[in-house]
Amino acid sequence: MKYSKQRELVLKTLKESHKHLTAEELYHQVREVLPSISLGTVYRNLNLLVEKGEIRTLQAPDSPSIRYDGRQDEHCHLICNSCGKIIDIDIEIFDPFDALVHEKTGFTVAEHDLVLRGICAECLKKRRGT
Amino acid sequence: MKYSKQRELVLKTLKESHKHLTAEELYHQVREVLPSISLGTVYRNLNLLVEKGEIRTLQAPDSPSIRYDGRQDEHCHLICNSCGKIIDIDIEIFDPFDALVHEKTGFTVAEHDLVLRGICAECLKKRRGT
DNA sequence: ATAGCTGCAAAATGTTTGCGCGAAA
DNA sequence: TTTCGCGCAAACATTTTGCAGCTAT
Repeated sequence: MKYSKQRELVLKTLKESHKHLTAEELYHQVREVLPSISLGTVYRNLNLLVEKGEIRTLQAPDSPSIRYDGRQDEHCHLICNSCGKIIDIDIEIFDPFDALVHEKTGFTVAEHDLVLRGICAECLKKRRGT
Repeated sequence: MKYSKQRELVLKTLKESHKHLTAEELYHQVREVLPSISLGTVYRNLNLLVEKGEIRTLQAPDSPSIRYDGRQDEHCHLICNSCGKIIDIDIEIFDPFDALVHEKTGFTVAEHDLVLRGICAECLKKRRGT
């Protein structure tokens, strides 16, 4: 793959944001640095980066667009039903889980995609205060 | 909500299929029974049924369309990376999980959306035979 | 009678792609 | 100089919506 400043910028911006941006959101961010970049280029590079395993995708329920995650390593997402915030969290206890699934179904698990929905600490506090 | 035979048919067809159909796929199935039904009506009713909690949605990775699941109760999905099959599975051990998440982050979990990817028993067998 | 649902077609949304030019190797 | 990525715009795929007529209550 050939170097391009557009791809470098897309990757850098996503990683440094520590958020779960849509292609459109990322497009607006990178345009502040490189105003000539096109939305098509953002999409093309995001797809390339996903294919190369440099970033991940996340399909948040109730969001029509795919969201992109700058973290390479497997992790879970907490989505607050109240404020919509998406929180990253590491889960290390999947092994007994996979063993159980294999025992029950013969299925060999390779990847986990876990999204938990509920109420984040801040929103719960606010709600209690009401 | 008013009764409609279109909605009843959409719900019945999805539940009896025991599959995870897209709106388009479901549209083709219901048209065999009610040829005059429109795709818009299928979408409208699926959205209504999701809102009422009668069915669920499932965003399978690598599928651009939303898939619909006739099961009302919370369950997990296994997706085979080899044949693409989607398998339903019940998981009863989420409680210690939720407790761990709460302890770590203060987040109160209400719903779980777990998709596991890997190789199903049949594909593994075939692969071993090769 | 009337509120709500339908079919139809158009619009809206999100993403991909073909093309000719310019930048990287 | 050749190859690949770019910007642009058009195409595409999926889902939603406005409207006028019909159906269940």
